[in-house]
Amino acid sequence: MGIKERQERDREAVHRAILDAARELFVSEGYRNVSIRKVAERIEYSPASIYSYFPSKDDIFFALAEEGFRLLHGERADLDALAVLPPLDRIRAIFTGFYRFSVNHPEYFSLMFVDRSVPRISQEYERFAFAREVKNHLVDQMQQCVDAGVFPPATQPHLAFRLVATSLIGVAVMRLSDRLGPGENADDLAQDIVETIIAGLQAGPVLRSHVHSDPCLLEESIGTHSGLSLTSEEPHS
Amino acid sequence: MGIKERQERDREAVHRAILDAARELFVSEGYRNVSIRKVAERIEYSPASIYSYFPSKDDIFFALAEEGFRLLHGERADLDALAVLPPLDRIRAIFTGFYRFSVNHPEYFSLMFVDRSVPRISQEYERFAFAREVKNHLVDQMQQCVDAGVFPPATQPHLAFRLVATSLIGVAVMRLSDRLGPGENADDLAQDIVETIIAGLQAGPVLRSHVHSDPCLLEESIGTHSGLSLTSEEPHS
DNA sequence: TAGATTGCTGAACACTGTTCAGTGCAAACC
DNA sequence: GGTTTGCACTGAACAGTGTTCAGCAATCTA
Repeated sequence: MGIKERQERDREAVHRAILDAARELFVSEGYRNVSIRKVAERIEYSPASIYSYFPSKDDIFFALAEEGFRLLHGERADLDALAVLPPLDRIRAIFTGFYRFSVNHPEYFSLMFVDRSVPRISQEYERFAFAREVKNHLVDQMQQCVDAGVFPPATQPHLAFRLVATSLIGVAVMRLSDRLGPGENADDLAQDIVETIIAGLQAGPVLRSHVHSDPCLLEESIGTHSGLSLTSEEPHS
Repeated sequence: MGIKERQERDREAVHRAILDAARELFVSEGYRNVSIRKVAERIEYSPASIYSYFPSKDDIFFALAEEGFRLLHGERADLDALAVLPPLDRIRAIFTGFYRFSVNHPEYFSLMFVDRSVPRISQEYERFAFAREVKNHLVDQMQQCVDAGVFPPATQPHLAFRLVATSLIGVAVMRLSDRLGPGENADDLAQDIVETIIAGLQAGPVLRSHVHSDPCLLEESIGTHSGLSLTSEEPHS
């Protein structure tokens, strides 16, 4: 019964070839400039054949987003070697790694954290196991800072993580969209934001957010988002 | 000699009609879903006629970006009534206004601060008079906080502005791209980030950035950006 | 070997931004 | 008033996009 297996292997090979081609084109030419036709041409298949492997272009990019989280996860793993550092320096190192990821892999970063061109992202986002893993690891580090007395006991580790991560995403967006002025350096800005928020957390201001450590447990909760209806940005009419 | 004037008025009317149609479609259907053909259809002209008013689709959106800054400027003007507040509360109010702008005008916000689909944005950005005006006003407010002793004397007002603004852009991006978990509320997060950074600035950590108050004066400066070459994202080949 | 299955293709559909030859109308000139 | 000029505007086209589908050819099953 090796035939089915070989067929499956063949399909898997093409599946991978599509992803590899899409990734290479995506990184070198930029997300939106990659067309199904270009991917098909690179793997020497017809454009239509792609659609027997992925239901839509979106799904190719979902698969690539998962690769992105795997990559971020891998680069984060290098930082585990820094376990000897004091908790606060670990935080610094990890978030520096997160920011550097946005520098080294701008297209992955854009896809994972910024892009709105894939409408289903909000539904699918929490399904990325690696995304949760990366996040939980960072939240753990925050908790260790609280335990070590670096941050006040009332500090919510998940919120502390969210504050720094969100701000760094802001820096990355400003850098990637080239909105910073000529006198501004994104790398320094990233570091300054981390330092300022760390100092702010240590000062322990009164904060409004009440976030559970694992929001996945709250999947049933409703009404947490503001009621504003955003345009859903369908790929085309 | 009223003929030339009337002709000019007619052209100006069509010019405005294009912008109005583009803006309405843009706000209701989302930036990328607005096509030249849709704009043309709405103003009951042929698609080609648009090109005698704007060199490209990009330029329509540049004009809209300027409108966005005008809008932000206008909403900020309402806050001038809050001049009686203490400096720190003014900062809070103004940045809350900035964040709310991202909520109330997500498409304008996206265009002005996030979108990468208009490649020339980095060149044209500082040409927006309103952008500079809004920024300078906020930097002034920061300076007043320093003068009032709310922030340490060493605080760089432009950097303080940049820290908060960038972080809020991060929140807005997370919200607009629907990346926040079910237990997270963007409005609270925005407020918490402002409070945390204010607390951090008051603690006065050692920061790396050395930013001049008006980076426009440094337009000749080179090498301030990291050398990484980003894909330029041409609209099409 | 006959039939079913399946992977892939060519062609098409409905879009997109943009260009250009040509048309028709209004202004300018005689 | 008649003619010519200028120009706003159009229809059609080009080259590109994501996606669909009938059909072909090769392979597997019986």
